[in-house]
Formats: sequence, C-alpha cells, structure tokens
Amino acid sequence: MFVKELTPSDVGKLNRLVIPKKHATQYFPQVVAETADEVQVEFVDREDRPWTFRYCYWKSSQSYVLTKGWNKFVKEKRLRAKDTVAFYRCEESDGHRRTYCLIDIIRHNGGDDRSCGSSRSTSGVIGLGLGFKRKMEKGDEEDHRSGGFSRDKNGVMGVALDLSLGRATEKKDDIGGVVTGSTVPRKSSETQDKNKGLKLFGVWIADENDRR
Amino acid sequence: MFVKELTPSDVGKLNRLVIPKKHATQYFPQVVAETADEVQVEFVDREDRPWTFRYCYWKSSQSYVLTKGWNKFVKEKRLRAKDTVAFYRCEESDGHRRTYCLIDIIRHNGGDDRSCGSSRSTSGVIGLGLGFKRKMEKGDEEDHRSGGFSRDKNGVMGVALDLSLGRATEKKDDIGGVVTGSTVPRKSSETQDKNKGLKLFGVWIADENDRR
DNA sequence: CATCACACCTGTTAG
DNA sequence: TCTAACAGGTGTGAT
Repeated sequence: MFVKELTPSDVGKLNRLVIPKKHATQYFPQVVAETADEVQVEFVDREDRPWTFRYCYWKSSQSYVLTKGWNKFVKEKRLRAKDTVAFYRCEESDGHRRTYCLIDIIRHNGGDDRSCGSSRSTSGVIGLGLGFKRKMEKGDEEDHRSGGFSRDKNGVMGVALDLSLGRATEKKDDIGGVVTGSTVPRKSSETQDKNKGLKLFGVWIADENDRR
Repeated sequence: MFVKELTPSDVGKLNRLVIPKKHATQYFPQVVAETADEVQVEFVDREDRPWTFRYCYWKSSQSYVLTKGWNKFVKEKRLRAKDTVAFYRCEESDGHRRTYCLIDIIRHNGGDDRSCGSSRSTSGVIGLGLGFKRKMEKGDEEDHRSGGFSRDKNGVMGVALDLSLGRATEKKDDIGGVVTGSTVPRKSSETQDKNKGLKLFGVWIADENDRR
C-alpha cells in the first residue's frame, strides 16, 4: 500500500502515527467520526506476529492517526525517527480471496550508509519487501477479516512471498503494487540494482538494534 | 471511612479524584459498568453544604474515580496537592438509623510545619475528625438516603460529634471507625500528643489558606 | 471559538 | 519477577 518515514513525533511520546491523508483515504477504512468510534486495524509483521492498532481521525488536527497499539509497536521494534514503516495488503492465492495486512519496518542507517555502499546520496531509501512468511498451519488466531480494509486495489499475492517496492523520502511513496506470489515478475534480488541504495529485508535489518 | 492525600492530578485539570480501589470497593456503591453509568454520591461538608459527585469506574485504567462535581469542590475549597480529603459515614442516633455522608478537608502545611510545631518529621499527618455539626432543623434537603453507600461498617454516630482518627501518609489510612457521639472514648485533645504531628480539625485548619 | 468535562490510555512503580 | 493500581496524560463532545 504505502510506506512512511517516521518523524520524531511518530516514535515519541505522542503514541500515535500520523497516516498521510492521501494514503489514509485511499487504503484505510473510512473513519470520520462515524460508524462508532471504534475502528481497529489488524496487521501481522514479517514474523507473523499480530499487531492491532486503533485507527481514527482527529478532527482537531485534521489528521488520520494510528493510536492504540502503535506505541507498543514502536517500543518492541525499537523504531526511531527516519525509520520507515511499510503497509501491505496481501491476498491469499487459493481462490478464497482472503485478505490480510502486513506491516514491516525499514531501519534507517544511523547516520551514514556504509553498510550498503553503492552510490552517494543516501536519500531515497528503497525498501524491497521480501519473504513475508504467513504461517497458516496453526489455528490462525481469530480470522483476520482483511483487517477492515477496503479492496479497491487489485493486488493478488502469494502466501509466502511479498514483493513490492517503495520510495520513502519522495512524493511517490506508494508501494508500486502487490504482485502474485508464484509468478514473480521481477527477480527478487540482483536485478533491481539501479544503484539507488536498494536494501533487502532479511539482510540489513540484522543491525545492532535488532536482537533476533 | 477513609482519607486520601490529594495528588497534583487530583486537584489539576483532570477533574477527577481517584478513589483507591481498596476503599472504593469497601465503602462506595458498586459500579462496574452496570446499573447504567450514572452513580451519584452525596456528601455534606462541615458547614452542612451539600456536595454531589458522580462516581464511576473507568475500566480503561481500572480505577474508581469521582468526576462530575469534584472540580467545583476543589475550586471552592481551594484544595491543592498534599491536602487531604476525608470521607465519613455517619448515622443518626435517634433510632431511625438514617445515614448521611460527610466530606471534609485537611489542609497541608505549605512546606514546613511551623504552625503545629511539635516534633520534627512532618510525615505522618494525623487527621482527627471533630465537630461536624449536622443541622437537622430545616427541611433536610431531600432526604439523603445514605448517599447510596453500603453499610458493612458498624459505625454509629451522634448527630453533633464525629470523632475519628486517620493517618494520611501511611498504609493505614482507613479512619479507625466512627464512634458514638455522647460517649467519647478518648479525650478530644491533649491526649493524643504522641509527638507525631497530631492535628485537630477546627484548630490547625484555620491557617492562612482558610478563609472563614 | 474557547473552556470544561468526560471517558479513554499509558508509563511508572510498589507490592 | 511480574502484575495491578494509579498518577498523569490524551482526544472529543458539550456548553
């Protein structure tokens, strides 16, 4: 769906993530003080851990925000400003058209980008989603019914693979589209090397802040 | 019943008084999201002025609070943090067993305890309730039916005298029990001087903050 | 449009 | 140690 580079406020004491209006209205459930005050959105992360957030519209600031649950996510993932969160919507490819939502993080280099050193200009961090492994064996804790999201996008997606591309620090931060799992239109690695600082999930995330 | 030393939040902009769970469950009406959301408790102060508070349980914070009406009480009594509120339940001694509830305040010294100067160590403020004068002559505004309070305690009490002892800053903040009016088990003054900073209502409350 | 009042929420901390 | 209680916050609706 989209990514957002986190601001200091997003990871600070405000306990909320501002969803850019453009993406909120496009991808998130409709909430403008209607249909009660309870809109919960559900995601799973790359480790299949469920994350539930309260999503609401603050008309005082005229902004769409993720509130309850967001702070725990920040803490547990040890997110800091300049890190990026990515929101994906994925569909099962077994004909049931069940949709689930993924949330992932792209950590920002702590100042310089030695670790990925292709070209200069660290701006334009590109996150390439890869390797979400949605486990389906266990009881699938209480049926994520697409997390309440709309389905105007036609992204169909495999169970075990999520491939998408997003640019964080520019206007075009929409993730290009979710592709089917079994038919991969682009090779997952080595082909996207357009010298723009491409990073693969599962590779560079094993930094000093990530204990796993 | 009990006393509570007010926190900055209790007298601040939150407009609520947190009732410690222990005392709420013991003395206050049962409110756990049942019987609607409207539980009113009624008190009179030492001047026989009626005070009505909304009492409710916030399940989000799992705390019992006095909300509506509390702010006015704080304002009019000019309460500040470290002041203490005392809640009493009293019964008429005319055989009718009618119960009414009293709320009183114990003002904290503004930093040092010059005004009471017995020993050092201002901690352990002792409040000795004395001299509530419940006027019964006038129509007794609309029959306080014990304010909706339970009666598991056996405090029987005279109309004109309330004698009780409570320690504010220690664990034992329950007021020891309401005693009958005509039989005073302890002398009201001069006998409790165990060098612990004992303060009598009606004596030290006439400090610089009390205009009356 | 301010301020108040209320019902949520969370980090801290004491037991 | 871990949990529950609560002190200190928030946004929202009412006024």
